[in-house]
Amino acid sequence: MTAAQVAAHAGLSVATVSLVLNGKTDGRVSPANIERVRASVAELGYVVDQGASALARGRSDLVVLVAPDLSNPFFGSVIQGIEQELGPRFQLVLSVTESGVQPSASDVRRFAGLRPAGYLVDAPSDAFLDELGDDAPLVVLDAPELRTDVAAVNYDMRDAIDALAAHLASRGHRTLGYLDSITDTRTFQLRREQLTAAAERNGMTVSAPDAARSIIELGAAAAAFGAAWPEWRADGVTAVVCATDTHAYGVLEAARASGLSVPGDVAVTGFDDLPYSRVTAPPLTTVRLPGEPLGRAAARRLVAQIDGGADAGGHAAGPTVGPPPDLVATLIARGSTA
Amino acid sequence: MTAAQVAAHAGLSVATVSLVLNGKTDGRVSPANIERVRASVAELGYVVDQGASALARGRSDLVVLVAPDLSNPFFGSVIQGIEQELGPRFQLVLSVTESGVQPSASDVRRFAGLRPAGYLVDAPSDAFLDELGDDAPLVVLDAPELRTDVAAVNYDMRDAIDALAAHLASRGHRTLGYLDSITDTRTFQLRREQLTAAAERNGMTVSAPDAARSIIELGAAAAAFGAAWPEWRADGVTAVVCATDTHAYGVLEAARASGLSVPGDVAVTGFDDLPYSRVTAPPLTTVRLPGEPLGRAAARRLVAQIDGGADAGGHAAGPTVGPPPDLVATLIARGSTA
DNA sequence: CTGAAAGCGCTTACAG
DNA sequence: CTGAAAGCGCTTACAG
Repeated sequence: MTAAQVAAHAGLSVATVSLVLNGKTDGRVSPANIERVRASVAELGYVVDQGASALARGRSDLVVLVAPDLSNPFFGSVIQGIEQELGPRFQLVLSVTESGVQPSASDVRRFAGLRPAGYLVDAPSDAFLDELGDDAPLVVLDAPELRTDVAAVNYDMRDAIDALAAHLASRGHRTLGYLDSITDTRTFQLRREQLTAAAERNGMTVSAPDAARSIIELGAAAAAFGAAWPEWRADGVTAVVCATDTHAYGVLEAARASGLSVPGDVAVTGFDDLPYSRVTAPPLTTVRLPGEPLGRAAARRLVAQIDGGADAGGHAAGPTVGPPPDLVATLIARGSTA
Repeated sequence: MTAAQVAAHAGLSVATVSLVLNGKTDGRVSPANIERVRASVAELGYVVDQGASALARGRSDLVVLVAPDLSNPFFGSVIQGIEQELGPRFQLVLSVTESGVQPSASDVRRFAGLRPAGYLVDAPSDAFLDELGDDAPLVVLDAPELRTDVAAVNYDMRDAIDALAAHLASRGHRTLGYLDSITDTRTFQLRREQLTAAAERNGMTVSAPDAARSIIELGAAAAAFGAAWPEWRADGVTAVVCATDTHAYGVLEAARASGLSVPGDVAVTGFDDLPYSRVTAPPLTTVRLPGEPLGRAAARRLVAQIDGGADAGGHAAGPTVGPPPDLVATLIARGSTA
């Protein structure tokens, strides 16, 4: 089934069929013919060949999502938000890499061949963005303080982290451990830095901040905590702040395995507020990072960039268009710090 | 950057460039020219335009994954398995729908326009497969007892469900509740049917089997349990078997909210064995359904079908190629039924 | 072994 | 408002 067949069926030209299907009918196609094309399309069940369309236009309707770590269930809700906003016009192509590994240059190349309408990239490194180049519109997610020439949608975690530190201080904690992600991206650096600063403001210290890190996986986090705990305990650590909820789950598991009570022997907190954090033993105190709004905001910004050209996005954006406000993170206090 | 530019750079024709890039050089391109093309491709950073390639071949390298419920974190590992097996040759396109909703005919249409290399469809209905038609190679995941003309990768849950029933009977349970998924697909019907049958063999009954169901979401499951519990309790239910771990988490939350102790007042079990089930309060007894192997097996089978033509897959498969053995589910007993 | 050329199915100036 | 035609960048018989 091709546009030529539709045209023949409707008694019109392929040009007219194409104009109707692309909504470029204003002053170019008569109402009667618009209707005729629509009827033929419906009757024949015609669908535009995306490859041919992309070839002719120089752009496809594919949006590439580069996520370093789909195993982090946080992405489930981000993706839902993206799909909601993208709607039927664009198709999401997934680039998943190993846990926490940044995609390589050759990964990037493959996607360029798709002539994507745009890229959505979670927590990229500067190097990765350099490789991606100016190929297509781009919005980055959760990449705070990245180069200013790229549109970004971020979280404002400062108040929530302050609240977390105050919360822990009020519970009598004086020395904290920090279980970091192994991914070396700015969002994780910021979480640690802001926590460290907030801890100091609240009369607490963070013990050996670089000691413990793991990929975003429960078992790996449990092992990392197990390795760090002897030193932390010697240092007087009574609370462990984790870079993600998944890390915190690992700590919960390791703590139980070694007979530590939470929060009695050690308090535990995370970042994300995955749904599971309501049912862990004990329920997890965490900084909520709403995933779906992040996905929606990023997708909305990308579509604006695709439709509006350069000045709708971050690329050489004039002063007329400011960045969207960051999404506000909030502290959710539960039993793991009770 | 086009094949023509590569050809010019290498002093050869675009035909030769294409043959080299598609590995069709046997007896068609001299070793020296193969090398020359490779060098030019590398030097110029050339990537084949996928749209043009798909147009010329009539097929793209896109594999469409239709998953009714990406919010189920079970899919994270399935997707990882798929990506592992698909490798760099194919790109995964995501079709996500609302929780538990089957994709519509118009969703299907859109994908046909991509001229996909194949489809991977999780737990489809017969109606959906009819709409999909014979468009491209197809493998379905977790769709037991579906029409036999389609290649499927399934779980063998029978022994695990028997073990689950025996486990519950040995703990003294006599009446079970069943919290079902709202998705009306065969895999969920089977879970309930097999559990019901196994319960009877072990001297137990399942109370009001159709009473309780929800989408695969913690809060919805908690509400469904809350609604069903009064009747179940009156019926003497002491254990609730859930269609997924996520449903079980909802029961755990609802139970805590209403002051029920688990497993003291009510035992709870799930299906999936998500990593979180190790850290819930209490840890969850569940039937483990390994997601990554499911994704890998399905992708492997799809690639075989794409490469081998009709007789490598389920389409009109001769007796020479049997279906792969089902992936075996196993019972994981934990504290929620202790 | 090599290259000229047809053809894949669109989109978009362009002429009318 | 309408249609003929060029052109997008590949792949693949085909002739040599």
